[in-house]
Amino acid sequence: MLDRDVGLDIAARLFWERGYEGTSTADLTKAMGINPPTLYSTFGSKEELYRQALDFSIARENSRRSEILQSNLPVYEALSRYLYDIADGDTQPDKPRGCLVSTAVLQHAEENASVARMTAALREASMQVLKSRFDRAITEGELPAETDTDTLARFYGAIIQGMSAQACDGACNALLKRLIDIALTAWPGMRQTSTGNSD
Amino acid sequence: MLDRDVGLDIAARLFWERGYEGTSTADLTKAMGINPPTLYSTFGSKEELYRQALDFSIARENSRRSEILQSNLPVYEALSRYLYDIADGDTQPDKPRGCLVSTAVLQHAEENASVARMTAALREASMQVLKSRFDRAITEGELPAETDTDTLARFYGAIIQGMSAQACDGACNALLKRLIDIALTAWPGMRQTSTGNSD
DNA sequence: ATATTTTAATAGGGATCACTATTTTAATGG
DNA sequence: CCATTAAAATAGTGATCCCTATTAAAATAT
Repeated sequence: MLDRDVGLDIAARLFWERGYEGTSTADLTKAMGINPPTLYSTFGSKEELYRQALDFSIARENSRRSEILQSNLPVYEALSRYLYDIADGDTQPDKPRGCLVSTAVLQHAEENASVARMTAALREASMQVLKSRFDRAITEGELPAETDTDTLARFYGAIIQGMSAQACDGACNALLKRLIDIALTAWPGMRQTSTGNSD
Repeated sequence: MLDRDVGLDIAARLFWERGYEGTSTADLTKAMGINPPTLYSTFGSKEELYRQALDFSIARENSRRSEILQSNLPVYEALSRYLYDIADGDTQPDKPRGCLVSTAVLQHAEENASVARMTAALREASMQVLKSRFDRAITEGELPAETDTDTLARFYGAIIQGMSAQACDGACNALLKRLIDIALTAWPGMRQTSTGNSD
């Protein structure tokens, strides 16, 4: 039998490219070079394998991204680098496009509702991480105390999800970063409010 | 046999809720109250039915949304109302969550690549509509001539896709609109540029 | 070397996939 | 009323779905 982590890496990549519903257990066993019974004795089920593959992939990326976000950099700078890192992840040369989690299992068959709840929870958790960083920025005087950090986190979460969708559709790295640059102009206090019309 | 438009409406709703890969022809025939041969004689194939159902649904929404966007309102106001209308569409009480098109067929099995190309083309087209409206705003003096309207359109496209994803995950209408309000602060000339740090 | 346990491979189970050939029913025409 | 055409239903195509019972091979133990 193959190494467990190698198997999870192969599975994560297949799920990343084809989604949960678009990846069959036959695809998985073939790519791993194992027989079906080995998959089930090692990982339990397709859903359990998906769960483990997501955890495995997230754990690998989380250390770097968490370091970026929780560093001593000003929050605006940390957020910028965090988003840029995600844009890079969405457009790696020899990897599937987009993000494994951001746009996974949105529309789905009812039988896969529990899988959808899992990916939704992962997305919610990553937005809560953003919100926590923004809350810290308030205590450190980098953001006004009245800032709606929850909505602000969901706004950048939407950007992350939109980038993943557009990367799946073929968007290049530079485009995603231009898009981030616009999103960053929505940062509170970045600019002084005016009427909204330029004429 | 049932009315063709009624069938397309039923199909669109199923595809909306479950996605292309998550909806079976058995689901479709059962929901329409027809037999499999009727589905194939009327619509050709599952993929062709999907295509027709998307066209049907889009045509119905497009008249209203196009009217909002192409009205004589200031472009900022038109964009605001356009995005709010989409947020309403993402969170209708007795309809599936999110947008039928915005987050459809992103990750997919290779056998469904042509379906993914179709939905990607629809998303691209809707962003080009936004870009055209922004280009018009330049000619009418509402936006600086040097505005990168393409990226600006893709930025709001990302917001639309992010809203759809979050609506699928359960986000309420008010949250999506707060999110839009933040996205609108990124509108060019909305505020005067400053350093980026509030301290 | 034989017996026992562990591991891997084959083979297949029951269900569902998208899709059709065939039969049955219904409608139309003389 | 019967013949012919058109519509709808049944039934079933081979393929694939996720998952497992069973068999074959390999490793360990006596």
